[in-house]
Amino acid sequence: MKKSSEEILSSLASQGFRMTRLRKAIIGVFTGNGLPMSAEELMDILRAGNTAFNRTTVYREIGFLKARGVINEIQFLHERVKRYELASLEHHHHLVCLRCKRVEDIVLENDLADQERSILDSKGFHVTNHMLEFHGICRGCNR
Amino acid sequence: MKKSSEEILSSLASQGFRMTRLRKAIIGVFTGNGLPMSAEELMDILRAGNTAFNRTTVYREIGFLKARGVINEIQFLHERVKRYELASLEHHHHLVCLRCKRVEDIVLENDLADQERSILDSKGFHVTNHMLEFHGICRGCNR
DNA sequence: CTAGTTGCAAACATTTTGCCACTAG
DNA sequence: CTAGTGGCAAAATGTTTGCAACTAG
Repeated sequence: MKKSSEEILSSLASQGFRMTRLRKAIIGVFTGNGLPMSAEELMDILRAGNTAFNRTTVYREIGFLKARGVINEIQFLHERVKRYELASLEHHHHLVCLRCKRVEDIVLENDLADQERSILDSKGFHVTNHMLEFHGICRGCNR
Repeated sequence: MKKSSEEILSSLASQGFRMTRLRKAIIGVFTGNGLPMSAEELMDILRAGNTAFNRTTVYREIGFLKARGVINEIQFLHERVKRYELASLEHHHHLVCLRCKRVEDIVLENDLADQERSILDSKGFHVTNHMLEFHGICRGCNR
């Protein structure tokens, strides 16, 4: 399910979108870095790789990739910035360490299947998606 | 566990904080309305009740109540505004209907106990808190 | 009387828009 | 050549701060 930079680019190209320097750079950053990134962090990384682009342009490309389902938007509690990660990653959630602030991914055995069934039973609400964020102390900080 | 307007106010008073018109009005709105409210919605309700206050003041009171643990901040995915709800409500999550946008509360049987245990086992990450949001179609919209 | 509270104006952080120039295919 | 892309300046949105005036207890 996880896609490479090339797969994403050629899929976009086949839809008539261009393979520009910015697009290549941004997709490269996302495919090379699993964790949810903010626009600012993304720009820092681009800058560090000598592929600096205008703020507006970066936001626009993020919007483009979001609209095409290449990346997903995440919003952590108590953070003001939006974050983005590759949509083709396996379905997972995030563990946010309150001490070191680092984020890890977690894949749950059978996710929230039981909970979603009970929600349908008790409320008649048909869940199509969920978002879950755990806060706590990571192994490193616990020592 | 759910506290009344009076309990909250007198608890604040006992800590030396004043019982002002704004404070009474805002706490009244929160205790009378279970669902997560944005600052803007709160101001609308105040205005409708002839207790209009300056935007800054309302934000400041929200900050005050948050700092004292009276209300909690929530941030729904894809919403730009922060929302707030009484902290003394039973631990619950939210069902957000994608069609009518309404929010319902849901209390889960034994919440995410299994998942949190498995996270501790597999990652050594000690979960202290979590936030979970379900998206889907509510009973009303499903007909 | 005085710490706590309020309002105004202005600042702030993040993201979005309008408009026009540019370029990949 | 032309739809798609890029950059600049400015707007929009939601929230916060500085500061001086006001008020509950």
